[in-house]
Order: sequence, then C-alpha cells, then structure tokens
Amino acid sequence: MRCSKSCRLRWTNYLRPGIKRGNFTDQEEKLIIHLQALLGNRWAAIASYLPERTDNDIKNYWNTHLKKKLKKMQAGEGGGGDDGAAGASGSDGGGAGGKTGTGGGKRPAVPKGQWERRLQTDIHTARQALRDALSLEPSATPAKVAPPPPTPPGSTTYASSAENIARLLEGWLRPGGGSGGKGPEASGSTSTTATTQQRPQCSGEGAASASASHSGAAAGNTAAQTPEYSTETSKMAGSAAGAGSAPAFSMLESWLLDDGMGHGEVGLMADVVPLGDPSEFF
DNA sequence: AAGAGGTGCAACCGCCCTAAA
DNA sequence: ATTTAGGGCGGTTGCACCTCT
Repeated sequence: MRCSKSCRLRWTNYLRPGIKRGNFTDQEEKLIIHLQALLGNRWAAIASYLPERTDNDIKNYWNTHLKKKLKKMQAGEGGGGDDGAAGASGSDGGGAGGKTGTGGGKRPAVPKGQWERRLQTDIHTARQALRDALSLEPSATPAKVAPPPPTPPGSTTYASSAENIARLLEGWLRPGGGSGGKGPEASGSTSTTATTQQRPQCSGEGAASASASHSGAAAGNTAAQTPEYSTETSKMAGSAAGAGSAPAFSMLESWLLDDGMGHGEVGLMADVVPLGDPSEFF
C-alpha cells in the first residue's frame, strides 16, 4: 500500500543511517536560525549544513519550536513592526524565489539550474549586502550603525535577508564584542567540511546513494560540480579560523567582492561565516 | 480518572525539474 | 517534440502522546 515515493521518503527522513534523532543542541539551533534568516525556508539547503538532520526534521523543529521562540524573543524586546520570526521569515513567506506563495500554492517560477542559480542569487545578495554594509560605514566606526536602507518595493524578495546579512556583518565588525566576535570557530565551522567529507561514505553502497544525495543535496551538488572548492575553501577556512575574526572578515570581504571568483563560493560561507548569538540578529 | 487542549513528528500532498523512453 | 517516471522540495495534515484542568 505504499508507493515508491512514500518509501523513499520514509528512507530519507527516517530509516537512513546516520540520522541523528532527539533534541537539537544549542549550536544546531543557532545555526538553523541563522541559516533560516539567510536562506529563508529552504530546508534542504539548511539541512545540508547539518548532515545528521533531515530537512523534514529541521522544518518541523522550526515550525514547532523556533518560530515560537523567536516570537517570544521579539515580544520580550517589545518589538514593534515585524512580527517576531517575520523578520527572519520575510523570506519565509514568499521570499527567495521559494515556492511558498501561500495562497496560490503555485511556486513562483524558479529558473533552471535550481541550486546553482539559487546559490548564485544568494551570493549576489550577500555581495550586495556587504557592499551596503561597507558603504554605510566607510569610516570604520562600527559602533555606529546606520539604519537599514529603505527597500525599494520591487526588490523585496530578499530584502530581509540582505538586511540580516548586513547586520550580521556589522556585528562581525564590532571589535571583540557582539555576536560576531566569537570568530569562525564559534559554531558552524564543522558543517560543510564535514558534509563534503562524510558524503562519500554513503555513496558507495547501493541504496545508500539515495540517502547520500538527499541530505546533502546542496553541498553535494556544489562539491561535485566544483571539486576544487572543498580543498581551497577548507584551506581558507582553516587560515581564517586560525587568524581570528578580523582576517576572516577581510577574507570574506575579498571573497564576496571579488567578482572574478566564480566557483566554490558556497562552501566558503559555510566554513567561514561565524554564527553568533541569533538574538542580535533579529 | 477523564476530557480538553496542546505538542511533536512522520507522512502526505502538490508542484516542479530532469532524464529517459 | 512529447510523454512518462523518478526524484527534490516546501507546506500541510493526521495522529499518538503529553500536559493541564
């Protein structure tokens, strides 16, 4: 009474070896919150940073725990305007070319190439956000944070994400303090390298290849298509981690602003971006 | 102890994309 | 060029379990 699709789902979400069950750690939670803010409800993409969790798991966790948590946090701050997670989920609703489109249920047309294109969009957005962030404070006085630029109506798709990225970078620039002060080792540094390294372990054995392709859809794609990135970026990430946050930032800066770089951009973010306290983020 | 309400999570649904026929 | 099957994805639902009254 089960169709193949149902069986596959059962496998990928439940039976597949290597799935971690049970409570999410603080670190995982923060990572999810950050990634959700950056990527919107792209659970598969988010899941690729948490190799032991399925997208379904993360999605459920977000819907049942984190949404409320963030709402509470927002309410606690007397937050006006955006409703709690909405800040994060400005991309949540229809953002990011996601298919949510609540009412119609029709996914807005996602250009071909799916992941690569989406990621490309993310990267452009990140670059733009960085430019914004840098242009807001050319005098290197990070304490002063200019209000986010007004968002033109036409460009709302990623507006909140871009803002968040800008804020993240601003926080990062804050010397020694704030969310970003922790440096790259803060939390997510293991994820992508772990992802890319763990993946092959499953791919060799029959049905397991299906699972391998699941949780690591994004990372798998990028890693497969740009084989040079994993070594290159891990090298960079390693040096970044060793050098502390400022060098890491300058590296990120050059990485984001270097239009010449066409490959391997995705993994670096995962490895280098420090994920600090999410409460500062919203 | 029993019922109501809330919560968590596996499963389902619908849409889309891609590759093979 | 078209059809079909397989697979990926995000949103939503159903139900078992838990907590509260």
